Amino acid sequence: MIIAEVCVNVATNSLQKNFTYRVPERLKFLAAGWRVFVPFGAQKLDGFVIKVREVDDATEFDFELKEIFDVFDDEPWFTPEMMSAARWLAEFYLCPLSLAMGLFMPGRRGKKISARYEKVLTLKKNFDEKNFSNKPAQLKILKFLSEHGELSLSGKKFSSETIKSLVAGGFVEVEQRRTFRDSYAKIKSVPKPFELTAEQVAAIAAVEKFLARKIFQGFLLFGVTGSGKTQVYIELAKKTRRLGRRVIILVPEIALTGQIVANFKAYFADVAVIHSRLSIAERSDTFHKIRGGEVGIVIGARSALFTPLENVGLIVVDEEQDSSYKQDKNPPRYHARIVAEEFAKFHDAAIIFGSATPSLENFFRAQNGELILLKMPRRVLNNPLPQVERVDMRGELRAGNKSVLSLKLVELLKKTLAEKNQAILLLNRRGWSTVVMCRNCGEVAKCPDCGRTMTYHADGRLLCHHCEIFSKPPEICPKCGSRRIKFLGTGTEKLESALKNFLPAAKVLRMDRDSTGGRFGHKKILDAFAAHEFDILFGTQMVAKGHDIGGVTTVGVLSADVALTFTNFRAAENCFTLITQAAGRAGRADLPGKVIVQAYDIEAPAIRFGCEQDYEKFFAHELPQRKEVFFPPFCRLVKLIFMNTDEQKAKDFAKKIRDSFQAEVVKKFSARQEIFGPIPAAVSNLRGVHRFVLLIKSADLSSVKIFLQAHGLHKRDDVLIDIDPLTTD
DNA sequence: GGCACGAGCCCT
DNA sequence: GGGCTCGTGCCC
Repeated sequence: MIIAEVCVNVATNSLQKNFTYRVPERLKFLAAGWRVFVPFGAQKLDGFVIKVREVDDATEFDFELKEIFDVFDDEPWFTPEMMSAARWLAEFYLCPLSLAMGLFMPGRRGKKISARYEKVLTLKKNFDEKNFSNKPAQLKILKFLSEHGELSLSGKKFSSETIKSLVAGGFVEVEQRRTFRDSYAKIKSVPKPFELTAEQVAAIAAVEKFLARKIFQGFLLFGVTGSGKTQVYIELAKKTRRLGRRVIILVPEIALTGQIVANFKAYFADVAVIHSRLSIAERSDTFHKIRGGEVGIVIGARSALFTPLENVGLIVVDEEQDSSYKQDKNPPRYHARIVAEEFAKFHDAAIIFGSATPSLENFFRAQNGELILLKMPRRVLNNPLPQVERVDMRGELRAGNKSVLSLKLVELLKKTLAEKNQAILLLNRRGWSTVVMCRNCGEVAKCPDCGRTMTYHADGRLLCHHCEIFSKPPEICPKCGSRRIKFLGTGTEKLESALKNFLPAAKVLRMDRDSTGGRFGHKKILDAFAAHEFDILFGTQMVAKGHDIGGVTTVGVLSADVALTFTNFRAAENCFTLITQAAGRAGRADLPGKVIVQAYDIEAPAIRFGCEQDYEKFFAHELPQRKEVFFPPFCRLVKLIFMNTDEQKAKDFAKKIRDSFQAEVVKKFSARQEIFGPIPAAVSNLRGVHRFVLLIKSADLSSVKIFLQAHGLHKRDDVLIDIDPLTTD
């Protein structure tokens, strides 16, 4: 009798074990990696076969074996590599295996995808044109086939009779061939002429040595904006492919895939794209194509790590400091930077972290020699870095300018437009007003679900940017009944109206989450701007990320210190990065760039160093501070959130765990470890569930995980575990 | 997660 | 007794 161990796809932490089923005769081909449907209690669920084995009889089980219903796909979904990668993920992030394996699937559980096929004709024997003189349609097909070898019938209007007679005559054969949906198929490009800089050559040579030896090694490619990092990736991808190995290129956001895909398609024919905004069917098709070995280069957002790509020789994590690499909302709350490095180890591959503003963690590791540091401090063609000027907005206020735009910036924009150049403005807040407040009692409009501040939008909605819940702004204060409701703070929508006011002739284009609907929303906006259909592109941080637009000479960073107001140990780093990245958009071609950075506290180090675009100075300033307060890179963080409808119960359980941690870990292990809390979480009440945070800082992550497992916290659905969290509350 | 099952409660 | 809600344990 054949039995299978199945990991059932139930979304709970409490069930971290496999279930055993009998394999019916008709499914005896089953092996590890197949997705299957199984009976589970009164339910029918999907799951994955972990192991198949032969047993003599069923008596070794003290329960009644049930039979697997059916298979999910027509081929095994998981390769052995995917399964061991999932096992590592589940163990590292303390989540059930089913969730880790869920990362490697294109859609929600339980959803079956139908493959799409086309009919392809091939020529089977020679033909005599004379015999087809009165059969023009048949002759047309035969002629095409003798010239091209094969003919796809999809989208062609040949009658079925035509095809039938050709088949009957033995001239052609019809084959069903699987087709692949590919929304990037239209993107094509040709190589642009370039000459590698000495620094690019050196960086390529340094990585190449390790590629050839097929051993794991991490690199930090620290290159200023415009230093040509993408070309380095391309040259190394070429070398990797020549060695017969494959390549993964990660970018932080889906919006950035289009540009890098275009760059790669100039050199490679076997590029595939994976990210979460593709349809499930398209992702499913792409997986099939990858599994068939037809893909050499996978490009995408963080989910592009989880494909059946085999024999990987190079992984690139571009803009590695970007927080989008962290999956924050659902478990497993993984960081693609960490996972990519682990996968590179599995594959004996090289991994390159690329950035103009590296994460403190990775620059620290590069200094320690853990990563090999590759510096590219100059722009290609020796283009100069832009000049940056700071504007003190307190001074503007004193001078009577209440607008978001300083007089200096307005002047610069006017000059830019007069010279027929383009400008980018960054304001990292969506909507019209960022706060709706009662002037009488100070009550602020909060989301009824999560309690976070809601934003007023120009369409009249009061919107929660986290839950997407909306309502109408109150006319009278719900707390004190006053009618003095004020709309405060400036978002991108209000900026739009300010721009139209100050620069009525300018053609302006807004780019934020609200204006970039649809799969190619970003691309449409960037293409229109690149074609100079607009003078000013303005919006949230997405305007600052990695686009290469020639005509931009001017960049304005409005409210540069917004990032500094967050109580986050990374606030200074984020602020510095945002300014440097935004400034880097200016003057990339032979036009010198000008940047204005507006802030209330222009002396804050993050702003000062950001304006100097001097990462190393910022690093030298920030690192000792991190050491002083014992934060990464000097420790790892683990955030625990305790949830209960009963506030006291949530708090009490958190306290109990904190005390156990003190006794069992802090006092027993030599590595420095600290635990804080419980404090109410940033979202202290989510739909009636109270939430308390414990924050662990540890120089020895493994001892923390042993503790969490010993207390069974990973098996509870009322405790959320976040390893390397982005925020501490 | 979700479903069955049993306890507890209300109804007339 | 029937119908409803809610907490609990189990699912190969």
